[in-house]
Amino acid sequence: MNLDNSFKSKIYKAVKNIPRGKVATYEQIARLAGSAKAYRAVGNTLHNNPDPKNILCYRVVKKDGSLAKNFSFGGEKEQKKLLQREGVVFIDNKVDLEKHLIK
DNA sequence: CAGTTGACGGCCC
DNA sequence: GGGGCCGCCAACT
Repeated sequence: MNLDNSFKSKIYKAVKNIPRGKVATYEQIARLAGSAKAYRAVGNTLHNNPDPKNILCYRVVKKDGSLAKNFSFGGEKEQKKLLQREGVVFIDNKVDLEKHLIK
């Protein structure tokens, strides 16, 4: 469970808090984790991703809606396919933030 | 303990 | 429009 009170746990929990068919930016995750400017740590920590099967890190995108360059799942194309499978619309290899980005 | 890194973001050239 | 530099924070070595 959430015995570890580190930022990591907050980040993971925030990511898991993202509803299906929605995406969040690193800024959003960082904010949920406690600091909006901690997006750096979010990216670094999520790359450390200890449990990708439980942590839907592929729902986390950049502020432009574009995906990260190296994902634990296999790559941007894989992440893109997973998101599309959940109903997320992609435009020019980017997520339609207007429809799927969490407010 | 100090230095480096890193799935980023924003501003400058 | 594209590329590069700086800045923020936490984790890793």
